[in-house]
Amino acid sequence: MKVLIVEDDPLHRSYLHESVCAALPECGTVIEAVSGGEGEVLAREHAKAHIVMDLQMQPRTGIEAARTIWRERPGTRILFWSNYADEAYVRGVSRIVPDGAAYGYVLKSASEERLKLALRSIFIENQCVIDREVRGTQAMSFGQTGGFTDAEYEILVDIALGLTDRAIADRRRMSLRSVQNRLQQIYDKLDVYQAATESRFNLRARAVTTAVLRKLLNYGALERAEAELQDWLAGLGR
Amino acid sequence: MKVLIVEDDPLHRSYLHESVCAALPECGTVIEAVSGGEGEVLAREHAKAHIVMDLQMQPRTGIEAARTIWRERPGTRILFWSNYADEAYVRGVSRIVPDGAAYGYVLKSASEERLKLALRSIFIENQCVIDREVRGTQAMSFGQTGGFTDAEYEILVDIALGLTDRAIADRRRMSLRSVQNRLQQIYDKLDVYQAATESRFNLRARAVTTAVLRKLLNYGALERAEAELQDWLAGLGR
DNA sequence: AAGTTCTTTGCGGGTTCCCGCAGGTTGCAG
DNA sequence: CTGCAACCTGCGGGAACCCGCAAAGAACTT
Repeated sequence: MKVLIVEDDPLHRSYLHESVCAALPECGTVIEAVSGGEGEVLAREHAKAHIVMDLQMQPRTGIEAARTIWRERPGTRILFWSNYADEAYVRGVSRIVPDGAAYGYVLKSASEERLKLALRSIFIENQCVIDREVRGTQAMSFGQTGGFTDAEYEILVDIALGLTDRAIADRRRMSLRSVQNRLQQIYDKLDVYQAATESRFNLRARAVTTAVLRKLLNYGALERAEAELQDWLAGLGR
Repeated sequence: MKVLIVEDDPLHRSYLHESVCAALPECGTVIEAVSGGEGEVLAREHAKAHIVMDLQMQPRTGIEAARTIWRERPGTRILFWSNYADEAYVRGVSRIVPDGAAYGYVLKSASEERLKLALRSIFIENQCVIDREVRGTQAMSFGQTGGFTDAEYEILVDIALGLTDRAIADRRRMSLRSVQNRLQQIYDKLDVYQAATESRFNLRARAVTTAVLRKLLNYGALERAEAELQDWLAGLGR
């Protein structure tokens, strides 16, 4: 068995290396990559390797790396190892995981014991392992309580990118008024009306910050969305 | 000599501990705090300790901790040890450093050698040490090239918070038109006009994302600004 | 003191946003 | 078929935004 570690922080990398060796004595080789890009290359070379992946890396994030890896080889087992359980990350991951693929999501704050258990569960038993806190935000996002539909989330990202209602309507193939309806739902769910009584707030801008503060959006999500937006804009010119 | 380490990641904490002991043999005691809040308490107890501080911590960030520590004891020497050189962080730090205080800013990606050197320079020689890359973003922000005035930055934060032009004018004690002038400068410096030819972008929202993508703003900065905003709002009600 | 430059403020207009209202779908249960 | 509910859509208006124009003030030079 081979394991590929993708992690930019050297301390965490060597910690992972040790944990993998300890948890999986049957593991012959451990390979290390220090960035998302290098991780993709090494994953291509070592086609049978299981992967442990950090999420926040510069410049190529773990989500992007995982997407291209899964595109080439959907069965790959990946354990994500991240600092945070932000909804933006969780959404980002569950958006790209192929049907039936085994993956895991463990927080860096978890005990070494839990990490080892997750390693064995995924790489040997081939079953999904999601940390409790991550499950929490996952449930939050699919449940009713302030949960966002995918459609709503899409629009939320669009206004975060700074698109006008008109542009969103064009992009998402809907009428102007429908976009605005969605916006009202979003404003509602984000509780933007509460302090807006004195008209101190610009609802649109306020919604974005509220989303950021609630960790629905973060830098990585914005970066990805911006890239997609640029693609779309380029496609329009043609 | 006493050194207080404030860092939430256990791996980085023990790495720091070792580095401090190695770089400063004259250091008798090393104390550890695992959060910003605990750091403040321990700094109060050990009044003569020098401090090594991580910036991004939850829930109380290093910047907040440093501010209260410096408020109580402005001469304290603090070495900030951070993952990133985002302008938002650099601005945050230089905003709170008291006149004449010795401090440092070293990236976690720096070599152990550089870290040790910084430790000795600050805690023994009492001189400031700022990493090269950090200096870079510092120069960027004070120089001409897309550099932001403090006044402009203030307004940028205000629109990021979702305030109305009117509300910003009230808060910053200026006329409506002046706020809008500032906004135009901001739009200009952020190059928001480039793709806005087709009126696809809402300048206000676009400016905020651009700022985030350029790392002028980040989660921590927004969080701090939001807290200040709530204070202001509360003060208004009275 | 007169001139130059920079900032601040007011006015007016065109545009976008925010949203209530009302009519048009689609789908599903009785 | 008839309700009912949930969605999408167009219209209209008030508010907020974006910004060109021009006058008034502040700071600094010569």
